[in-house]
Amino acid sequence: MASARRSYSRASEAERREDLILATLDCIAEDGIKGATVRQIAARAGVTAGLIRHYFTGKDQMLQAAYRAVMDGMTRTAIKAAREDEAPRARLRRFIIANLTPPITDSRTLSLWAAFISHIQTDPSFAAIHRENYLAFLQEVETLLLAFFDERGTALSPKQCRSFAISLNALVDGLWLEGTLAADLFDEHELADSALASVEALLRLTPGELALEK
Amino acid sequence: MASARRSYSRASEAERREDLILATLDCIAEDGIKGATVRQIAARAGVTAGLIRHYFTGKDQMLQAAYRAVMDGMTRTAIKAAREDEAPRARLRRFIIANLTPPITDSRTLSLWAAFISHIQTDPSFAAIHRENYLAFLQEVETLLLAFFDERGTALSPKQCRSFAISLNALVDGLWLEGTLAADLFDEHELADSALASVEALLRLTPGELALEK
DNA sequence: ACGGCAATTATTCAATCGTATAATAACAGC
DNA sequence: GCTGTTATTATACGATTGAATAATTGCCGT
Repeated sequence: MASARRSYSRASEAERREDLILATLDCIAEDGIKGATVRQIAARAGVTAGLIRHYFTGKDQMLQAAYRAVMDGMTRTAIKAAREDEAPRARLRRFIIANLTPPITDSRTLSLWAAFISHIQTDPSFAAIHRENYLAFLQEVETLLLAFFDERGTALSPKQCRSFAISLNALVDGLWLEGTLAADLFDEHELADSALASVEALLRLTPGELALEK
Repeated sequence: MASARRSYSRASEAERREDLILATLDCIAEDGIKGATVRQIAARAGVTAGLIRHYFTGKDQMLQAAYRAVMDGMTRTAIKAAREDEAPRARLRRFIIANLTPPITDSRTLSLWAAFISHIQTDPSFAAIHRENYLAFLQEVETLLLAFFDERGTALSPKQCRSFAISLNALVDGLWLEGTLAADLFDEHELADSALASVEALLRLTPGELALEK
């Protein structure tokens, strides 16, 4: 009896790791964290379960890599949207809008974010990843704010800049969370428009100063 | 061989259900959702595992009851803080402060909230519970805002009231989330003070109009 | 073309999960 | 005090989990 084994093809380490992480995210998005079993992930990636432990120390480490991938993707999408413009005002506006329109306001993205958020409390590794991304996001907001107020000719102390950044970040996060959780309650552009108006108020700008085209 | 069984005492249905729910929350707060197994919960409640299915259809239904208990607790704590005062301005202020001080800004509360949030995407029952609480919270904010602007003598259209409520809620939620996740980054009263100043800006009030004692 | 390294598969294992069922002990009503 | 009801325990079951080990197959260097 000759045993019939699956035929397979070898892949580079980077390629396999990415495949496995992508499969992990697919599983989580579909069934939540409970759907992310080594077997289901492997099946989705087109490999067998044992291979996971060849590329990762264990399932936990792979989940951490997946979390990192999700947060990096979100942060980078928003930052890239801001960087595409030259004028500080437009950059700030685009940054806010990007955080409240797809692909960031997206059911799948929220599912992934939500699945990982609870691990922050339990696992220090996840806490570190969160902290890292939160501070990076805050730093980006501060940079955008400094440039904007500089262009506007308004003085902005570092302390107030940081305070603004924290509030702005909280507002955007909150709108993103509730807006995506209850997507059916909001129109297409309602979230982004609401955010722009709110940020104008938050920064004590004149109405329309940020949102309206000049 | 006479079998020696545990001695036990009977309890009323309401009592047992509450014990089981409290035990569930303890388990979740300690080990996350993965620590909430029927055996661990039963052990913590001082009963055996089988009893859970005598009071609940299954583990899922008990988790839903536990989620409802957490959200009710949070909402009620905030609302009660607001209702203790008579003056609309003080009520609004107290409501905001209550949402950004213990026991709402509390590591345990956040753990519980986070553990459940991911279920909203997967399980419609959890989505319904979330929706219910979100709308109740929003309604409370609108009521507080209407009273406040009425006292102030400022006109406030229903549309703008709702818009304010959504933004205010998002801001408070975001500050609560990040502030509790990274509690070590913020001072004792920094969060609440920051929220009050931000809400003043959000509502286009004069600085100190909400926060300062008269 | 071929030998050897290691990427991948196949299989097994012990642990733990939620649930179902039957035995039993506590308590209420009489 | 006895009896019936049922809350509670005890035990068992099948499924599933993450991990460990051994077998094998693809592929690169020569």
